[in-house]
Amino acid sequence: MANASTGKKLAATTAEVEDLETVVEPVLHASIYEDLRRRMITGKIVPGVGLSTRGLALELGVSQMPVRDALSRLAAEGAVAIRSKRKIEVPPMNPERFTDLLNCRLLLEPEAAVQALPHITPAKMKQLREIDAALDTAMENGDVIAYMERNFEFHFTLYRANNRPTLNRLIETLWLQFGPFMRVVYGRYGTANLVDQHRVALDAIDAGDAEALHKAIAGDIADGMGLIGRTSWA
Amino acid sequence: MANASTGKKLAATTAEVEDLETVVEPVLHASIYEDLRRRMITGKIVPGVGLSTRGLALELGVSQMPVRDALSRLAAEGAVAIRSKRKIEVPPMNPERFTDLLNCRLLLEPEAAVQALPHITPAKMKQLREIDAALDTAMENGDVIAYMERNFEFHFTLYRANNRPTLNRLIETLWLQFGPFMRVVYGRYGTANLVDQHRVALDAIDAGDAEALHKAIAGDIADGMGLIGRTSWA
DNA sequence: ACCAGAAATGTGGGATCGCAGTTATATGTC
DNA sequence: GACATATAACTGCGATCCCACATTTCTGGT
Repeated sequence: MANASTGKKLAATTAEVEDLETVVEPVLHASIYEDLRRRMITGKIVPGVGLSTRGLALELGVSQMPVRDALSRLAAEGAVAIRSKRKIEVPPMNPERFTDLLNCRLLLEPEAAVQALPHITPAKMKQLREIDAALDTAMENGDVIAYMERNFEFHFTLYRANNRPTLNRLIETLWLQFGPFMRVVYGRYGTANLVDQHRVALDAIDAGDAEALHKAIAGDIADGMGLIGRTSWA
Repeated sequence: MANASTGKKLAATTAEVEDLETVVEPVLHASIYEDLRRRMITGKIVPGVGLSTRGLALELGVSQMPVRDALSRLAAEGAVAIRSKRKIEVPPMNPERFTDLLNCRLLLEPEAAVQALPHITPAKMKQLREIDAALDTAMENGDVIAYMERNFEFHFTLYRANNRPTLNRLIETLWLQFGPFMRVVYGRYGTANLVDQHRVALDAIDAGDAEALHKAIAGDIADGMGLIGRTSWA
């Protein structure tokens, strides 16, 4: 399958968790969707590059049909766009869209975290700490891809503890649009000088302090905002 | 074209407004997407009914391909779901999803309105008053469809004055999931006993009072919440 | 060497067909 | 008539083919 080559599996997206007991039949276009989705969130796909249904189909060893389906879904989420007919690409970032996205994140994610707070079990807490440790390692190694994967994993294992699938889904679409660009930013400035706001968040969870958690997540997101000032919008 | 039969055109969705000057070529699957989207937001499609690509294709006089594309996009936005394989349907509402959706609306829409506040021109204001008048007429006549159309129009001509396409897009996907169900609720209880929170919002805009506007929009949404208590979740 | 204009290549979108599976209907058995 | 079974109709998914168009490459005239 297409996912086989991408290594370790991400946690299931909210879209996948249905009624439970519903064994998900491996529908081709769905797995391609997940594959591309993961590539974008973790920054393996960079803005401005053109995607082609035939190219991806060839690369994945399928016909262009399931690829079209997957790209259709991504287009609906704003992750890809049809530019100047007969061209599909990841929309380039610009300052307006960046602040727009970031403000949406600031609106949704702290709330998602706070809503999750009452449902954080000790087991979940342990899991979060492990992810955070792996995240630190990635940061020290300057491994941008691994950093972005762990970062995604951290935020969403936290968020998904809440019972708000719709809210989490909205956040995912934001990350989908964010990922490709953040990859460029991190690739340019490295991950070494990022402060780890996750620790603060974990402490807030331990203390059961909703307000502190809200601030920690907002701070984590705002850090990304800080990078924008130093970026030249080529 | 498919849209031809649906009468008066809604304002363009945020997806359409691109770089300006980009004349959107009428791609078939896009017009079908807009058509279905409009049907859902205005409640012409009711939850639980099964959609079929072949059925819709026949109805619209096209092949099933563009319909598949359109449904793919809607599926990505959570507006339709693939239940028990080989069945596409509008997902039925339940109390959890309802409150989830409503809380998301409470998070996003007041903010969208406040952000729009500085950009409301007198012309826009006039437009909003006209829509509100039409909305009142629809309410008095008990015309549920017209009411939902005008309500959509009111909120989004307001929101779209802001420069936050991403934010507005998120709100649209919420309405997309909301519409079919609200239709059922309104159809059951009528629109006569709805209070018109829009007047309050318009006054707040006139006064330039962001906080009052925030509260008015939140109140408008919360009114929908009030309906949930009286609903039997068949 | 330069720059039209023409041919070739590649693109996304749509139509059509077939497959495997589900669901509804009809048939058979007691 | 009730129920189990077989059959028919219908479904979404994927593959393949074709088209109109955009873009690139080639070519010929100056």
